[in-house]
Amino acid sequence: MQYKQYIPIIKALSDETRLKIVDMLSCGELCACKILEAFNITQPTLSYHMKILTGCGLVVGNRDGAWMHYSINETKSTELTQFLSTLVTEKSECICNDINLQQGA
Amino acid sequence: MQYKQYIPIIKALSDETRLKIVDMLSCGELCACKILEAFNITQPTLSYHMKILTGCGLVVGNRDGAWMHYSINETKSTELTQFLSTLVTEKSECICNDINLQQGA
DNA sequence: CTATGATATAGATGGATGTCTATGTGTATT
DNA sequence: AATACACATAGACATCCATCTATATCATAG
Repeated sequence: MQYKQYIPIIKALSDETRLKIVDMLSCGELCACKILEAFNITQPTLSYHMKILTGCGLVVGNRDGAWMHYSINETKSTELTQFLSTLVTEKSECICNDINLQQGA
Repeated sequence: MQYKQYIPIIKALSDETRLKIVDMLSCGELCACKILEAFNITQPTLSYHMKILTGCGLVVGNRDGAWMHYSINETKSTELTQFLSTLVTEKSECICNDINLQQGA
């Protein structure tokens, strides 16, 4: 199992602005201008955040004329939550089974 | 609902080393020295990472004489995965219901 | 009580991150 | 085609982050 592939998504969600954007998008598709209204940031800053969210695959952008419509990539988001659940859940074998782990000091 | 309280946990998981540590701990309690063996980092660097993981509440440290035993805080980890699932799942109302979101441009 | 081993803290440092202003690109309206 | 609007890119900048070396703290063994 690969950790690295999830790092960019987790990193994307580790910023409060982007976490809020993802929540907003979970209510349905939104254009950039609508998202921008909800924050006290400049338009280029939002563009930067959207690039990170789409770059990791968690969010998809669709151009509609002059507007960009953003929505959540359900496949990716499900993949992430399942990965984290598995990772964090008590289990007998680590995902990183290449590392030798003997209990105790 | 508060976003801010989850940011430190998500940020803690956004680093590859720490993500691996959490996975290792999901197999059971480990002492710092055992965790250290699995990485090519110095002891102070591991100490720094453990401080971040315990600081956000995701990991608990228990001193046993000279050794520190670390384990996952199941309550926190469950809280996180549930938060993320809810956040990311398609829904009619955002968690951030203080923001007015009308569909369309 | 001294020496050794396990972990934490302090300080330094290079690189990443989030923000801004200024400007470019592309679409739609008139 | 000229203007206005939506969004992206470039460059600058302050701050944060992960890492190191050096040193401190604390517990255990002789």
